[in-house]
Amino acid sequence: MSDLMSGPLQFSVEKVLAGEDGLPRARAGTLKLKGSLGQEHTVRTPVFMPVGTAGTVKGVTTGELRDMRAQVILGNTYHLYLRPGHARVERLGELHKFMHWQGPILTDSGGFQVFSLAGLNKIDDEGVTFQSHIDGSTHRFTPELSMEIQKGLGSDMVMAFDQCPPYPATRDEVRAAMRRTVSWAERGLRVPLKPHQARFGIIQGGLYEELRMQSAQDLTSLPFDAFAIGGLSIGETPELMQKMAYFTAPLLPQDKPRYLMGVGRPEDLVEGVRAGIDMFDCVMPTRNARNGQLFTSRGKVNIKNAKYADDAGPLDPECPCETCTRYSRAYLRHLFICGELLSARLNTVHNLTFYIGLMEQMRTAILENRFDEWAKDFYTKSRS
RNA sequence: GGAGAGAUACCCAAGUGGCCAAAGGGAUCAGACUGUAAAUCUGACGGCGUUAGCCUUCGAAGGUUCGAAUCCUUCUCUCUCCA
Repeated sequence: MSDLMSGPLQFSVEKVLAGEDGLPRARAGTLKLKGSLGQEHTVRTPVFMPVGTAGTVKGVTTGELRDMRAQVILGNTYHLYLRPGHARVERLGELHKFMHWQGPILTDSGGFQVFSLAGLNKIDDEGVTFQSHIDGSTHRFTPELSMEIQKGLGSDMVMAFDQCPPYPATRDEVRAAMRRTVSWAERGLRVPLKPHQARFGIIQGGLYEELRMQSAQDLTSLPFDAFAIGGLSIGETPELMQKMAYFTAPLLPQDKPRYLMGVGRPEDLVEGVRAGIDMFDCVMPTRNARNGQLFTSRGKVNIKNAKYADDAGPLDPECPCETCTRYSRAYLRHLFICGELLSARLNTVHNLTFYIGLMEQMRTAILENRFDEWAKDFYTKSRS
């Protein structure tokens, strides 16, 4: 059966639940990827994908990622192009071998850096000229080059090179970025990739519903393997973000994966799944871990708070991770306060374990047709 | 015994007549972080008050002055060098 895979990506929906609006919403699925070495990857959705910008999920090894059942990790075109260079990564056996990760890799296109490093960029229809944040040297990205870089990296899922307008932005600005994103998507599609590489189109349109509709219509008419919702969680309120994700998800094909880029907090993941999203990524669990903010089944814990100095209990009594089963809150606080490197590692292991566990719980709840009940329980416990 | 330097807030440390409740750093306390320029950033940090403001504070005591962390006198303590 797997031998019959024609394209690089196959997605099958195992279960869909109707939302309050009667539309098909929360769903559990299976995503199969061809894999670069002849091995097939299976990804169970909904899934959270840890971010590994520079070819590493900061603070943890790929062995630890495997142990916490991470299924997919991200890499970044912009960062890996600047350092160590995609050609070098390719020579060294592509990103999987380079970073010793056997599972699927999704690479972002560099489009987000066009937005987040805006002060260093000049955008035109052809592409983006930017200065390296590392040494100030000038470079130019086009949709074609972004594809070439991702091809060299050998990732399994390749993101279209998009333009993510800032927030707030006027309707005209967002419309222009949206149109450019479609044109860039078309150009990217003309660049051949490796046979195992699946392509994701990115919906833009900011917080304007008619632009989201237009963007979805334009992009879903193109031969992408999956679709992402971009341009959210860039400064708008979480409520607006959730609302727009809820609006946009049903505009995407039922039979292809939906990826909400850059999201988010645990509650954003719950609401994203409720909206019908299959894939998420976010720096929050890893970055916040390094900054001492930990996510638990009972809500957020700022481990540096003085109230944990004598707390001999586990960080999250419900969590099976190394951090929670072996160490006390008092010890974790001590490590953080001392700036010990182990603090970052243990905190990252926990936060990612929590995020991944959250997704697994949601998947099970969907398959067992009790997602709403589960979500209610999640919110109740988070506030305790 | 002689000569010199110094004592500033929890710690280190600027400040040498008014713009000083007193720079800066650390520590401490709290918050933020959403396709990673982030092991980062922000705020609080003598007391009371929401604000205006009031009170207490630059080793101690006294003095000069409209006004003193800052000038003078004495005292206490610390450090360095010489015997």
